[in-house]
Amino acid sequence: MPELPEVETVRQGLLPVMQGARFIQVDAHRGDLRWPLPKDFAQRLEGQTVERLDRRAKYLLAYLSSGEVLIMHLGMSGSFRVAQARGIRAPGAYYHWPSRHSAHDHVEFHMSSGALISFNDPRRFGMMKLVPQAELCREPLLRALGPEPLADEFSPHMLARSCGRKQTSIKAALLDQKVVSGLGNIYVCEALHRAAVSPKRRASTIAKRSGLPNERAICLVEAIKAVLRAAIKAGGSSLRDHRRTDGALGDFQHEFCVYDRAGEPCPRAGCGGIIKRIVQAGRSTFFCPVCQK
DNA sequence: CCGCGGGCCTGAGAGC
DNA sequence: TGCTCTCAGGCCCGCG
Repeated sequence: MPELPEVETVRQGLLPVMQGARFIQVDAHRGDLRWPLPKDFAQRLEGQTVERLDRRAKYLLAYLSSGEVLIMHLGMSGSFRVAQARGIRAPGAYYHWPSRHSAHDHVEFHMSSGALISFNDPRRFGMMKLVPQAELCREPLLRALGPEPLADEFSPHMLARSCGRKQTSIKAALLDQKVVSGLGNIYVCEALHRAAVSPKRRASTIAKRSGLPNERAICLVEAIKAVLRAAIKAGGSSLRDHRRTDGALGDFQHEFCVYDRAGEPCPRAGCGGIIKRIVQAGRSTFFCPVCQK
């Protein structure tokens, strides 16, 4: 489920209760996530303060006072929920928290901020991992990630360079986290529509023979940034699983132009096309065959 | 190295 | 009502 805007929405929801707060108690009800949690997972967190909560692509990174970093990923169906204690709670009062966690609340953080943070993930494609901060740059999960799409370094020049020799479709290339990180199926479809670029086009055709970006690369970079910014502003897209940390739905699904809209008219003014669904590299692509060239 | 397809899981929805 | 089938927002791995 969660792509960059959903993960960023979650980060913003966790920030006030997690950053600067200490793990008082950690309950790992189920350790068999994408990869098994280490046996001493709770012990390594308890007593540590979260000095910073960052996001890299679709990963959340909690920098701990112990010098370790807690890496978290939501997989396809993961979500975080924050419950806040009412009023000031005495030290130790967390023991009396009405803990009625549901079947898929696999990990719970009791924070010194008074918040109970629950990680819920029915499909268990999500993950949590602890690594020493000094080894973060060598972490295999993060090392190969391409640029952050909202950073200035993600430019038409850079996109053209990474797509220049790719034989695959531009759709598949943009889903490749080494090309640009944080995009998933929804936002790739939406960005391609916004840029009026066909998902079937060969990735290399957004670069000139010289390797420099052409007009399509310029439009694509602009479209990717614009779609992501709008989606973050809307709190992400809720199809089935994504929730903000207060349980509210995101709103961006109402602004989809093509995703999950097969058979509907293209919303581009004067286009008149009908949104089509095709399968590329085993995944659904939604696009307008009339205006996306 | 590259690109594709399978696999990991559960749940929702469609069709019978 | 209930069964079976398909599909889902991600990512790793092995194959050709």
